[in-house]
Amino acid sequence: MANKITPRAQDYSLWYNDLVKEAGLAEHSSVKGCMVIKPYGFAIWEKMQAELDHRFKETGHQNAYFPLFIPKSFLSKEAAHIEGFAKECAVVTHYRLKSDGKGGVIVDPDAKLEEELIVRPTSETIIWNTYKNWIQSYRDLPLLINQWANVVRWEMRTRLFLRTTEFLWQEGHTAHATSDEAVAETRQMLDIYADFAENFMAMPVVKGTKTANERFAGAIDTLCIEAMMQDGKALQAGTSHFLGQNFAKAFDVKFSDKSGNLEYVWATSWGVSTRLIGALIMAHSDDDGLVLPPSLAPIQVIIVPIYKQMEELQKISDAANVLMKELKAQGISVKYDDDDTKKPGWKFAESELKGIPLRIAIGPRDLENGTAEVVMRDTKSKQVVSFSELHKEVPKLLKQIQDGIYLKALKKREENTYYPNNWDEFSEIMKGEGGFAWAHWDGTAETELKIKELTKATIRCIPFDRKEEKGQCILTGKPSEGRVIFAKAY
RNA sequence: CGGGGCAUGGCGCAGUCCGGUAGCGCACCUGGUUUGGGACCAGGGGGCCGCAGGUUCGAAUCCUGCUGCCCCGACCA
Repeated sequence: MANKITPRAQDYSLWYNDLVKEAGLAEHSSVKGCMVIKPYGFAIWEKMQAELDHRFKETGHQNAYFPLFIPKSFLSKEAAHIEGFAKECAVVTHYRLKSDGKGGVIVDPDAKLEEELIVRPTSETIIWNTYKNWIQSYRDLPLLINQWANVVRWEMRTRLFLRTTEFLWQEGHTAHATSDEAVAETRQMLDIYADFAENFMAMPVVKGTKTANERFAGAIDTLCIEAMMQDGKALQAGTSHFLGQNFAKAFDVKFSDKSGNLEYVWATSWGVSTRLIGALIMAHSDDDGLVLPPSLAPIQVIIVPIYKQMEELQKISDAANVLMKELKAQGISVKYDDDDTKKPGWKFAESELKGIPLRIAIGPRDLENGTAEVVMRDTKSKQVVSFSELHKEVPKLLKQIQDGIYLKALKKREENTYYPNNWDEFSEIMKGEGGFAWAHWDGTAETELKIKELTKATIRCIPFDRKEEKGQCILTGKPSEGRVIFAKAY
């Protein structure tokens, strides 16, 4: 089999790039740092969107859309926020081009904007500027809005899906009458992300709180879900922020409570991005191609006919059509690949590359025996199933794959999770394959930065479910109340 | 912002050192044989060699300048 994909063991990072390209998920555009998301990759994103959007609506959120451009002055209203984003903003300074007289165009110096516009790196400022007009009374609260949008962050170093200059995401922005309610919203949305990651992406995650160093610019508290990739590195898969009254104060958003007192509102924001596609790839895929969870696979089942004469193909097609009808009736997406210009072997390899969970081959032997060959993408296991059982067997096998890849990822994470008690143990872990190191930390930003400098590992989160446990910081030996998760991260 | 690499048919590359009719694989088109793990034969179409100058009888190749993208590091979701 001609493999176009670099094996993981040889070069993990090259494997990832090859996979994204060869599976047809995305490619580099001619714009530096920006990608073209191709139809197959976008189909996965659409499935993610559909599921998340459904969950947002179920919890009372509505979609809206805010401008791509943000007046420069808005960004500077919240001090921590501008501090965090200033270094990576694209700025629009002019609104017109003109001919350079040599067949090209130049920026027209006479068309300078009075106030420069920032291409949104996130939308808190424009949204809170708007919320000021939407919120007067406690009756206007809570305000629960989400938007699906693109944002731009001018990163120095980019990678397809994981970090691109422009990316797609959703950002929720909510306003509440009380702190407690906003805190509960922050946690609710994180739980939705975690549930989505585990049950749809089949990717186990740890829920926790970010340290001050890793916190969102302008937040009081940042919650996150962290997943472990196959190379042992951590990837932040979603964040949910409790913003306190920071943006309400910056944009003067007040409401009158029941007793007529004017109060600042309490805010949250939360988001996941196309980065999730990168996470999905690195969580499950192998050297032959993508491995997709059935719940996110654009095509869940592919049927490949094997035939010599056209009459044979006709008989197989008749059988395949019956099966397709039965599967589609159960909401299963199925493709019948009767393209005569490709051989079965080519189709097999291609379906593996694309991560199609189940492949059903029907040939002359099967017609005779009333069977089909069913192959599971994750384990490559083959079995012969009687034709009359297929419509019952397929959903079972899809479920089995969904559960199987989750458990495999969980096992991988457990095997690469350590509990070092001193610096030697800790640094040894970070020198090797990596993984999650649950370790004691003295709680200071200085220590965290020092550890990062020494090992490149950062604190991914302070996990919600950690035990109360007295210990000593692995670097300074100072007292600690519980372990935090260190890892090298994407 | 440093370090490296690349730019030649749709894609991947050779050719550049040593200047002399632009080539290979894949893909594509036509016909035939094939089809249970990336088929084969025959024929065919397609290229401002990244851009701009220069040297030369002659430049993909030598010289000068520019541009773009990718990879590796420091910042970040």
